[in-house]
Amino acid sequence: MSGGTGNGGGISPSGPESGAEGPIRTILVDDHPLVLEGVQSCLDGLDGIEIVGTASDGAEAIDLADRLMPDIMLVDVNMPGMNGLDATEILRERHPEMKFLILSMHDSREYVETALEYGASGYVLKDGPTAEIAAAIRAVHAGGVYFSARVSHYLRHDRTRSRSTQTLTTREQSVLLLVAKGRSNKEIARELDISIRTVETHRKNIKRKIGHSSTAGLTRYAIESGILSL
Amino acid sequence: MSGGTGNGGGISPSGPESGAEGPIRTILVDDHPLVLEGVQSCLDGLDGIEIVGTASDGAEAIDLADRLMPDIMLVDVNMPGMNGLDATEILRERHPEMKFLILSMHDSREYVETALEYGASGYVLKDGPTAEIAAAIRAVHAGGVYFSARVSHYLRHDRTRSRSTQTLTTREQSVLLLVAKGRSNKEIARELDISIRTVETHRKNIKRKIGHSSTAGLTRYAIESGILSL
DNA sequence: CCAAACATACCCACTAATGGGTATAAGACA
DNA sequence: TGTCTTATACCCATTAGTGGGTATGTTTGG
Repeated sequence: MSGGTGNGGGISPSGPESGAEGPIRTILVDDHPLVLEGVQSCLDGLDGIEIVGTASDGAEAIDLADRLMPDIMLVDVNMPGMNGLDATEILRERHPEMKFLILSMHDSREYVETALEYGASGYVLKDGPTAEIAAAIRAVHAGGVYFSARVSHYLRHDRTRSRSTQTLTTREQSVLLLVAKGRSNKEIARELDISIRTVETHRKNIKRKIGHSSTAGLTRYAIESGILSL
Repeated sequence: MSGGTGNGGGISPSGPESGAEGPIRTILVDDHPLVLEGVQSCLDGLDGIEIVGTASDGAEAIDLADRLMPDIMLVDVNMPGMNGLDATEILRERHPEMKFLILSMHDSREYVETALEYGASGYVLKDGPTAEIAAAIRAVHAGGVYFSARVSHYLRHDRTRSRSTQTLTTREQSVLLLVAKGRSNKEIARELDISIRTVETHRKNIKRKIGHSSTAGLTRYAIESGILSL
C-alpha cells in the first residue's frame, strides 16, 4: 500500500503546502514502548518531520503538548489512565491549530467514528506500511485528512452525525473488549479501577444498545464489530 | 520492570550459558511493520543478539528459518495466512534445537497455554518494556524459559499436556455451539433433552480439552474453529 | 475379558451474572 | 435554566455458572 495523496489508500485532498518553513513537529502518544520505538525509527531522518516528544498516556500527552506546542499529535486510543481521544478533545479545544492523527490497531467503524467525533483529522492503522505514517502526518499538516484504506469506506456516512444510540461510548467499548477477552466483571472492575457495580451498569447499557446481554452475544458482537480481533 | 532472570518479571531458571561463541541469531516474525521496526530498533547495537531476518507470516517464517537456521524465532501469533503457532510447531519438529519465543499483545491464559502446547519456550507481551525482549531472547537461548510477569501466573498447569486430547466429541461440539449462540445451560439441557448436570459436565470436559472455561473463551474458540460462523 | 471413550448424571460449596430498578455528578448545548 | 449524555455507583432478588469431585451404562477394539 503505497499510501499517500489520492492513491486509493488514504483520503487526502490536495491542498496548498501550508507552513512549510520548518519540520512538522510531532508528538507521539502510545503506551506500547515497541510502537513508540517503531514509529520513531520510521520517522528518524525523514525530511520535514521532527519528533519532539513522546508520552504514554493522555495526561502526559496534554502536559507535553501544552509545553511543546507541536503541529501534530499522533495518538493511540486505548491507554491506561486518560485515553487518547479524551486527550485529543481537550487539546483540540485549547489549541485549535493543533492537528490530531489517531494511530490504532482497531479497524472497526465504531473506533473510526468515535475518533472523528473527538476531532481527529486522521486515522492510521498500526498494521499498515510504515511509510503511511509519514504520509498521514504530511497530509494532515497540509490541512487535509488521512484515513488508512481499510477504514476509509466508513466515511461514506454523514460525518456530522451525532452519536447515535447504537454507538457504544469509549468506556462501553473498553468494557466490552474485556468481557470478550473472558474477564469476569470483578476483573474488569479491577483493571479499569471502577466498582463492579459500574461494570454491571455498563453491561446493561451495552445490552440496551446492541440487544445482547449474554457473554456469548457480547463476545460475538465484539468480534463482528472489530473491537476484538481473533 | 527490569525483566530478566529471577527478577519477579520473567520466569527464567538460571542455567549454563550455552553456545556463547557468537551473537544469538534471531528471526523476527510479525505482520505489523511498526512492530518489526520497533523490535529491530531495540535490538540494534545490542551485544550478543543479531537479527538475521524478518518475516510477516508463518509460511515466510518457515522458508527463512529453513535457510538461515537461527537460534531464536521471535514470533507473533495472529498473522494472515499461516499463523505463528503453526509455523512454530512445524519448525520445532524440523529443527529441535531452534527456540521459539512468542511476542504477543494477548495476555489471556488461553493464548499462553496454547503457545506452550505448540512448543514455545517463552511468551513476551508487546506492551512491556522494550528491554524485556532482549532479556527473553537471552534467557531462552540459555536454555531457560521466559514469560512476561502478567502471564507468568498461568504456568501452574502441567505443561506436558498433549494436544491429542484437544479433539471435541460430537456431543461436546453440540454443546459448544449452543453456548456460543448464547444459550444458558438450562436452555441447552432442554434443547438436547439432557440434564443440566450433563451440560455442566460437558463444559468441564470442553474446558479440559481446549483450556477455556469462560463463555467468552468458548465463544471465541467456537468461531475460530469454525463450529460457529459469524 | 478388559480398557478406553463417550454420554449421562449426580453432590457440594461457592462465586458470578442478570434483570428490575434508583441515584448523583459533570459536561455540553440550546 | 433545563435537558441530554456519560460515567459512576448502589439496592434487591434471583438465576446461572464453576470447580472440586464421584458414578454408571454402553459401545468398541484389542
